Amino acid sequence: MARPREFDEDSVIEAIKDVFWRNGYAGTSYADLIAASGLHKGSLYAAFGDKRALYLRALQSYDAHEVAGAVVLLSGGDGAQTTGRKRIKALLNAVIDAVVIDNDRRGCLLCNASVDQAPHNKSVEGIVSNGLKRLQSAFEAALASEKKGAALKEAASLCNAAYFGMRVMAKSGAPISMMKQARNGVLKSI
Amino acid sequence: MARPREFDEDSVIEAIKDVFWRNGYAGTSYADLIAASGLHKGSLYAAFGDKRALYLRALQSYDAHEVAGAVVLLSGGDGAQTTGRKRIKALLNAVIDAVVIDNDRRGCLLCNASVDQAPHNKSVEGIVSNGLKRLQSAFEAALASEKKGAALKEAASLCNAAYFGMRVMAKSGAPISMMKQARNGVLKSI
DNA sequence: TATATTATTGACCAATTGGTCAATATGTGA
DNA sequence: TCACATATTGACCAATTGGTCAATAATATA
Repeated sequence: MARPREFDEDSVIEAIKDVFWRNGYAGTSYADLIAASGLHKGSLYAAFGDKRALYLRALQSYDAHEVAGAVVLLSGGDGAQTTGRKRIKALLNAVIDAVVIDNDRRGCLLCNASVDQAPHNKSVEGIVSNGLKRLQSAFEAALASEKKGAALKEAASLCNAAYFGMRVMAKSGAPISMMKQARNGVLKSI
Repeated sequence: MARPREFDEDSVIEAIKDVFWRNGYAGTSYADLIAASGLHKGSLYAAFGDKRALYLRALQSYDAHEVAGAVVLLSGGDGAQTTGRKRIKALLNAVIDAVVIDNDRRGCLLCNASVDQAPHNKSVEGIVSNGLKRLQSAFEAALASEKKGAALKEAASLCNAAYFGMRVMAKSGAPISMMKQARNGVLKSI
């Protein structure tokens, strides 16, 4: 017994996530969010709250889709019969392909948020460090058949750091050759 | 035959660099820069120009001091008689120590600028990708006695990516153990 | 069909933004 | 000492910022 929403909540969050992904928190104005969502200011506020709340929603969406997707890819949860090494290779190739094929230099929103907002906001830090830990576990899962104990953890953290570093390279305008070398370096070291 | 400056240009740029380092470009207001520099608005403008120009100056200063320092450390230009491996270890330890000892979560300004401004500003992209290349060369110099050709480039790019990744971890609130594992992973792989 | 309940709209707000500028101060060289 | 060139100061500006709210619209149920 009330007027129904005229928009789909998830698609609005998708559109808003994209803006924060490109421009960061402070680099995005409420006017940008209005333009991207197609909603009016009051509706956006009524539905989601203030800018910070929207940012958190966007980050949670990234966590639930993109990060979770990477975790599935790495840990073999998609049922594909491949080795952990090949799954890591696939993830790093996807990072390179985003730049080469799609000309997508947004990088990784988790990584962007680490740099941008994690030091200033506890909620962001929480989401980001949780995502980092899940990626870490996923790299460990991918490597578990080849390494154990400290060596496993070290290899997984190396992958994790290199993954983040490559995401930064993507945004920095680094040559593709450097990213490919980094990928090859990772694959040779594990 | 004119009134002399009452401030030291370099120390003003240092103070301003610190603000951008912590808060990023869009996260810093001119009021923040005024507070940090101790100058009045008009003086800041007369001496350095607009916000973008100040950001570029800060980034150049970071490049000339911090990046150049890391390059010297890595390539052994300080004359210290150590192996390349130990120099890489020293750099990665410094990244960890900044967090552990100084509680410094500013990360690397080059890395922050990659995420924050490189995709939006050609000058920033130029400085950042140049810095990245110099770090790459310095890692190569550190590893040159152990590896050659493609293997050398791959190991250096891996170090470079892991270095950036650890800088992101530092900002993200990742546990120190993860950063230490990443460092150990790098040192075992080279 | 009447009503309760929620959604939409966009005008409105105070505060802050980056940026300008004219008045004033100050040191240096002639 | 005095004029010139530059530095300092802070008032001022238009535009934008994030955010509020009252008026209006649209539905589901009774």
